[in-house]
Amino acid sequence: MGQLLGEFQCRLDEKGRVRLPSSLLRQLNDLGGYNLVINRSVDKCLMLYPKVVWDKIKVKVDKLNPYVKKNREFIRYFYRGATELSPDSSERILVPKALMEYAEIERDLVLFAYNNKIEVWSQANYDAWISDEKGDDFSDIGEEILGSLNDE
Amino acid sequence: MGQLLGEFQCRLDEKGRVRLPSSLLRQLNDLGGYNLVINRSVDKCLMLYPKVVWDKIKVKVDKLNPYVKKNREFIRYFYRGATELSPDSSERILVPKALMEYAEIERDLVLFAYNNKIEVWSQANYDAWISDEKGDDFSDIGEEILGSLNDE
DNA sequence: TAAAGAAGTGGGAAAATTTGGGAATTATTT
DNA sequence: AAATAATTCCCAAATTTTCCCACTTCTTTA
Repeated sequence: MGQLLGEFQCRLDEKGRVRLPSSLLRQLNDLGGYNLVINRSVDKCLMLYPKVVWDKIKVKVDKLNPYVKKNREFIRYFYRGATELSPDSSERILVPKALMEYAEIERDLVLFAYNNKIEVWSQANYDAWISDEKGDDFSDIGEEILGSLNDE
Repeated sequence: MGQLLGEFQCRLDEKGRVRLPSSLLRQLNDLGGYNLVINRSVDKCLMLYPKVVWDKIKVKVDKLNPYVKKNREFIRYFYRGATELSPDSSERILVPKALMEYAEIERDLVLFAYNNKIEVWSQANYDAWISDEKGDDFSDIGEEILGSLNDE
């Protein structure tokens, strides 16, 4: 049951802070609090996890044997950049510079929440992604997943 | 419970010292103190252990029967370069030169903390590693670990 | 459509963190 | 034993982060 949902346009202020939209704050609160963990994700976006969600995933990753090369690489890949965050007294978070650079965020950004996690995109990259019409390519997956919905 | 988390950009000062970021210090403190052990790890990075964590691992390694060749090799592998460290009165540590050379650290470095340990990388090697998009290779491990999350 | 409340923005100022280096101390070399 | 190098202690300046308050904008309601 995915608790987080929404797409939010935000902007860094002078000091590099992002205010979390109040709708998101309410959802986070329901999920267990404002504590967050952020890391690098794929496709040049960042992933923001409610601490509760992060901890669940982390437990599994930590079980992997790091002396196996492939596991080790996965572990690092998963953890890369991972940093704990919590909003300041005005519900703003300060994302580490290195991560901002990775995501190519300068001023405008998008918070894209679904299924217990929040993707963080630069507005530009997000727009490019959205406007890129790749709809047709999903016919097979779409069929498989959603096709069955019509049966019920 | 893995208590350490975070990615920190650091730089050696004139005297070759690294200041431990205060966030990390707080975490170390919670874990049992500022005493550390560092050794050579794989992939040209160093591994920094809180003393408490090191001691636990050490116990296990020391139990290995050294008359088995493979064990013996692992033991050496594990101990190579191991040195005890503790920060000076300004919370800075001085990493042995030989280890710095091994990790190819000249000035800029990254502390990458996860699961109770801290990897120490040269900024250059770390960046190279980060930017290397190897996402697809993990579909199998990722599936196993992250796929199941959606069930709950 | 005015008023009230909620949401979001901006920035001054205090607090905390980080950086840099002088000087004292200890260790090493010759 | 003197000279040199390495390590450590300590303080001060510079930077970053955080706290706090005020202002603007947006939304809702009467």
